[in-house]
Amino acid sequence: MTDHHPIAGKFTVPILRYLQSQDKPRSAYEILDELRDHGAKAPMQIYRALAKLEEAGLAHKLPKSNGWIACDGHHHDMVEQMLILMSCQSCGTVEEVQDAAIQSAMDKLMAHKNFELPAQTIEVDGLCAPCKDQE
Amino acid sequence: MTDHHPIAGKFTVPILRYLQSQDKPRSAYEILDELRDHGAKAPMQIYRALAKLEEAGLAHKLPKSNGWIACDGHHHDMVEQMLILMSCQSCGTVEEVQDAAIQSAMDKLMAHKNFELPAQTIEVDGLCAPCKDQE
DNA sequence: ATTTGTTATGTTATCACATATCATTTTTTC
DNA sequence: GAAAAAATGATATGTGATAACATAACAAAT
Repeated sequence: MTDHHPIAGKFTVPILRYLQSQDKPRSAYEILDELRDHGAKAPMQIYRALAKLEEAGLAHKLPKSNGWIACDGHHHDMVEQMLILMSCQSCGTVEEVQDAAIQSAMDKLMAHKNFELPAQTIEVDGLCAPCKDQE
Repeated sequence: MTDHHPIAGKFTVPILRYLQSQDKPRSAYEILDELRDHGAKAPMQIYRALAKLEEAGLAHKLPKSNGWIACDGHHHDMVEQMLILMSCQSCGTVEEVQDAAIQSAMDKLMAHKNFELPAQTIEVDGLCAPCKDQE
């Protein structure tokens, strides 16, 4: 029986589906608990699958807070650029953004410092618009 | 006996001195080992002291990599601004920078998104000038 | 068909980072 | 100097991540 899943690995697709169903980042151990009925038993199985998803650009790890989200799909054409994850400290939602002005300023600074900077994912923590407005 | 140390706490000054003597970030547990002869025995003692140092602007935690550095002292007058920690993946050194153009672009983006962003410390990982040049 | 190489997966154990909790001591305040 | 508050000491535990090794699955070569 042929299998036409877009990405290899026993747990990758279930994990991606789970992350897509969530409105907040989930930790590897939360994912593990969720995937018990798919046969997952150990953290390594989850971390390996997450690494594949990240490499494929289908999921992002929040660099500070150890959570994982499904990629929202708006940035696949700009993978070389810095990705900013705006994380709301109140409701937990994360918005992905890229910004030409920030990118340009960052490029200039790194050139000036002679610092070689590969594509980064950075996380900033604040208050999203709805949470900010209801205060 | 009066004590005129600039910051309270039994371990704060020894930790600060230790961090200042290092050319790379150190973890809380490395600091703990270093401070055994000052009487430190448990992680909490170190974490409490580090929190005080960070609040006083004398040390920074690298948000991704769990390390701590002494503040280089060039930024005390710009505490409201985003602090960028340029971490070298090869030699481990960390440079602190702030940049008006990046700040301005970030402020604009956050205003546009109606996202309230307190002062951030962000870490970027790449290759510092010496390491880049010797390759 | 059997061997060999390679990749993916399973599993245990352990390391590393961080904090909750409570006891004890010190300091402050009245 | 006694009561209240804050800081510190100490134990235990929660949480995140990976090393190390074993096994399975599969393809290529003999």
